[in-house]
Amino acid sequence: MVRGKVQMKRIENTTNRQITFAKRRNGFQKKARELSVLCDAQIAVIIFSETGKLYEYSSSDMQKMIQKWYKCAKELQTCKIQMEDYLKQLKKDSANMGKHIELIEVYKRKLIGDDLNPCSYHELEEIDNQLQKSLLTIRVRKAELIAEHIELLRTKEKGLLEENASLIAKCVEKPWQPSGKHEAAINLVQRSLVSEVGTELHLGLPEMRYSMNHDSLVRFQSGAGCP
Amino acid sequence: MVRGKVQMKRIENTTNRQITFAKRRNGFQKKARELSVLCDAQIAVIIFSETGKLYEYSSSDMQKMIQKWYKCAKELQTCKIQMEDYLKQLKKDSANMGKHIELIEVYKRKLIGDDLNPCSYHELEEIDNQLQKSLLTIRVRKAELIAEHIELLRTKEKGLLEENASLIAKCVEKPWQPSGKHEAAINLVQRSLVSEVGTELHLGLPEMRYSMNHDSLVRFQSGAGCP
DNA sequence: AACTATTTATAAGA
DNA sequence: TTCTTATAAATAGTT
Repeated sequence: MVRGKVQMKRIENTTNRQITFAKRRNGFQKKARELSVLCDAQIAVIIFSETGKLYEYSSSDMQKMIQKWYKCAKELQTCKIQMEDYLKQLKKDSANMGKHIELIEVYKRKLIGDDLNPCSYHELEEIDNQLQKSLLTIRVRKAELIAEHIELLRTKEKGLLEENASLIAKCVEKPWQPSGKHEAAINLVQRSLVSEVGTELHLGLPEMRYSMNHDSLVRFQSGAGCP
Repeated sequence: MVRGKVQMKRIENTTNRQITFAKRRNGFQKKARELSVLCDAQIAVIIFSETGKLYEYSSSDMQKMIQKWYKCAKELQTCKIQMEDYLKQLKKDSANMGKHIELIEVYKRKLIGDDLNPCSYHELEEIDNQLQKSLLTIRVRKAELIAEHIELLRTKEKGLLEENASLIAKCVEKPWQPSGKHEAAINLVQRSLVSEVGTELHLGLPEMRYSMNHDSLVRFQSGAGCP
């Protein structure tokens, strides 16, 4: 029996509290149903017990109720709109990128010479011109690189010549005989230089012939020490 | 005074319904508060009146309650996860596409002959080879197109020859003199054919020389009627 | 909005 | 647990 008014504060006794929770929860849900039916209203109730268990009631679909609530909560709607805009933007970007890739791919394929059948003669002519132009540019650049490399080799050669001269000068003061070890090292350097030059030249262009002056190398090699 | 039980159905009288709504709504909210306080529970209530007006109560932040509800509603969480996954995927795709575009662009630029400076000699050599290959493919295709066109022109020529022969046959029966109008028409056809062939050939390849047999045209032109 | 006869909800006991 | 019951609380209809 109810003795006096209930104190409007947390029920300390755990069992009582749980019992009351169950009873009032049922009563509450009944009230919700009644309110919904009698007054033609939509009602959603979410209850979490102190232990975190979910109890819910909704006169219609809970998710729809929540969405409707979000629509009414304007500051939150803004967030939602921003999210949607962002998504839309991403999708649009994605589609555009796809188109972009497609275009570039098609052009690339044409440049590579695949998929030429749908091209008109005029188009082929344009690609042909483009390729010729590209080839020209490429070869100019190749020539530049070769020239740079030659310059580098010349610098190296000059350095070696100077070193050679100074060695000769020293040998005049104190004659020197190369040991087997020295000769091997000299051969190694020489071979590496020759092969470097050779590689560059054999990659070169037919119209670009470069004949290197090997005198210094020959001198270095045949000198076999000092005169 | 309450006379008998209330029928658990919509109150038809609008005024009564609205009054009851207001009263029971207050009672309901009071119950919610009590349940929340007495039993240490979290409660959220969303009510939409029949006119769509929102009434809400929440023992704590409504949004947090809703988020908590979403976490508990597993099938909905799945939806959320899918959404997040989708977004992640979109972002990833976007990034990948960006990289893809960048790669293709760089390669395309190289094929076109822009931006060659960062290329090694070896790379230039590869592009050079690619361009040569492309050029070859393009020219093969061009040759094909030209051959097709020539075939077409030959067919046209044949048709004209036959027509010519039949006209001659007719003229033998009944001699015919071309009027100024006819001659103009004939000249027009002839010029157009010659210019068509000329255009194709001047676009053609140096190694592809095609000399057309103009006899029929000449005959058509110089025939000046029937023998 | 206030009243009140009644119903309804429910705390505590069985 | 569930049922019972005394009592508090809610509220329909009225003023």
